[in-house]
Amino acid sequence: MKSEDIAKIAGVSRSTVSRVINNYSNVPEKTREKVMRVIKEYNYMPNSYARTLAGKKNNTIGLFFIISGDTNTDCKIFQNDYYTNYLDAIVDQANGMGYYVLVHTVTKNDDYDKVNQAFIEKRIDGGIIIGTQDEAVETIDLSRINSSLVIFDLDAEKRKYLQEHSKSRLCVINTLDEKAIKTTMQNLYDQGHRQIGMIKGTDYTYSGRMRYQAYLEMIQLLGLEYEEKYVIEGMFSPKIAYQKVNQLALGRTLPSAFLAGNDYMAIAAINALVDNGVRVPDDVSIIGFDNVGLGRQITPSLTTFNQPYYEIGSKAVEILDLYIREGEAKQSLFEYDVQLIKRQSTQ
Amino acid sequence: MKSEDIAKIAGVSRSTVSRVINNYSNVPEKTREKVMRVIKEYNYMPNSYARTLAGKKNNTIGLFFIISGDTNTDCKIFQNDYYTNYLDAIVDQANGMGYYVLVHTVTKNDDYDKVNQAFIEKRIDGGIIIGTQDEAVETIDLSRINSSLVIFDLDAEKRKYLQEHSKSRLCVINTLDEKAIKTTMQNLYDQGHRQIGMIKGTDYTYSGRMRYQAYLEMIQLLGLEYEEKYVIEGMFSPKIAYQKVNQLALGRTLPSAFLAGNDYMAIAAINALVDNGVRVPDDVSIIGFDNVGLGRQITPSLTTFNQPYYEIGSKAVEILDLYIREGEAKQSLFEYDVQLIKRQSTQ
DNA sequence: GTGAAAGCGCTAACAG
DNA sequence: CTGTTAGCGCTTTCAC
Repeated sequence: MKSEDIAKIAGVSRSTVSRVINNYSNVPEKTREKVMRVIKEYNYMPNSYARTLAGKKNNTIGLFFIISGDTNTDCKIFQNDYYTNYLDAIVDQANGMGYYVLVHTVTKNDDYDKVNQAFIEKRIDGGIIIGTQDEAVETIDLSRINSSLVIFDLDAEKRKYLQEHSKSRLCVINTLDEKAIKTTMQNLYDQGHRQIGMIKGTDYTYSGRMRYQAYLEMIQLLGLEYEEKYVIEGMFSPKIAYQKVNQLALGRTLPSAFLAGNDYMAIAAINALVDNGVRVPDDVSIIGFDNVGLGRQITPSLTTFNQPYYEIGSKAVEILDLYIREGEAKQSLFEYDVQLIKRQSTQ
Repeated sequence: MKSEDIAKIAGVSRSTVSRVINNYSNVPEKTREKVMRVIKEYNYMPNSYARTLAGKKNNTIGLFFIISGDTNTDCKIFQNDYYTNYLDAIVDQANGMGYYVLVHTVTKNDDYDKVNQAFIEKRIDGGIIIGTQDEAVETIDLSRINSSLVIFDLDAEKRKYLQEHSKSRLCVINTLDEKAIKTTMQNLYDQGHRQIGMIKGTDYTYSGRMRYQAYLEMIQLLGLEYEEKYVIEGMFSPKIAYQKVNQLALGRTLPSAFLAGNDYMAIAAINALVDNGVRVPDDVSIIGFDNVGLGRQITPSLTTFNQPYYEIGSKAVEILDLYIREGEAKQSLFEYDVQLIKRQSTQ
């Protein structure tokens, strides 16, 4: 069933059918009704590929989750609440606005090709990139893409570079982790903590770097000693975090508090400590990042920073929609506060 | 950049470029190389819409999660491990086989239109439907769709109806819950349990009905008394399950074991019991369904049935791929055993 | 082996 | 208001 068939049956031309489908004003109510009746009767829907080829938007956005370079080997991206919180928000918002969502995961370097391809083949009107690794910007060669883009977690330097060198409408959404970490460390200090350690993420993401930087700066600002043994390279991996914290705990030299680069490492740290008879929070306080569901369920429950997931996800889609429809980048950077959720793992 | 440009630069015709792109054999190595060089240099990729319109597959499958009719109001579909386990498996497998995945959620009746549309507009080569509610079969009017379909959790009657009335290649994948429940109830009986209750899901899904049916049959087979007060309408909702189990626990008349229609209800039941000073498993044993991650983390950890998520998800994509490429349905029904994971919530 | 030409189903500019 | 016509970028006969 194609528009020509509908046209024939309704006794009009293809153009008129097209006009009805696209809700053009210059078609009289009577004709519109006549055509609509036939469309309804035959359950006709225009072929999306023909429409797009003829110049329409395709109402599809790409949602790319990058986890390449990470140590997560088992491809279980969506067991991670950080990703699924955004997935929920974005799919919900996008579907609500009439967009289809192409979900793609990048777990190894070759996968970047497919992301690139999705844009160049014009499969999508625009894309959202989550879990941005530094390599992504270059490997996908985002500067070459001419589309609409929302990127989560990108530093100012790369953002400016892209905004200057790319033909794309580009928006970056970041969270203000630095501010949150500094305030929180000040609080820890005020409550008597003098040895604050950090379980780091990787340096391949902006937030990974930024969280560590904020930590370093605050250590200095508070006049505390930087203790290398209390800075643990957790690589955003719970397994690695467990091992290293376990090792440290065996030696019985522990800081009075740990900041972790994300919740899953923080939870692993709690487990490692408890397994060694260290009490949390009595001996060591733990603070995570991202507010994953599990943190609420464990004992002691995890103090952490919550991101406004739904708000950010919705905003991303709204911005993308604006870019797609208007073809113009109104604003290029959004920053959101994260909020400390105080639970049992700190004192 | 389009194929004509490439052709011009390489000094050949569009047809030849097309032949190179599609790996046709009747083009000499020299020409192929020449064209490929230009393609590489300009990073050309054929417009997917033009290709599809000209008769090629579009290498996109639809993945539809249905949750409509459920009591989950907050649209957080992907906080449910049942869905994300399949999402992980399917996206991973599909991406690995070169497919893009259109993820769509159905949370209210209107959303079905979009599912329908995705097929009729030919946006996808085929689709997988997860969380199948009975209404879906009729509302989407799957019998009218001419595509390739894999449907999870569909009863024999609807399957046969669709296979007879639809032009689609259709495959149904189910789990053999009945068998698992019966074996497990026999075990409970052997261990002395005489009052076994059930926290039901809804009757709108095949597995919801089947799990309850298996329970009923086994009650009879074991010569136990059917006790209405021990059959709780949990509707797959943790909140409702909590409320109702809580109410029952207040009355202090409890069965010695509860089977639950899924893990989240089982966990809610444990919480309700514990909150009332009932010991799990000493006073009441609890068995869940689906093996969600949280069940392993809580205390007492949850005894449950595990589905072979990755295996099923991969199979779904493989079948779909076969249908799409071969255009022929080789097999129409797959059934998988679920496996009891014995943990602390039973004795 | 390769190019010319038709056609996939739709939109849009142009007449009328 | 509405039909005719010319593309959109690709694949695929069909000649040569």
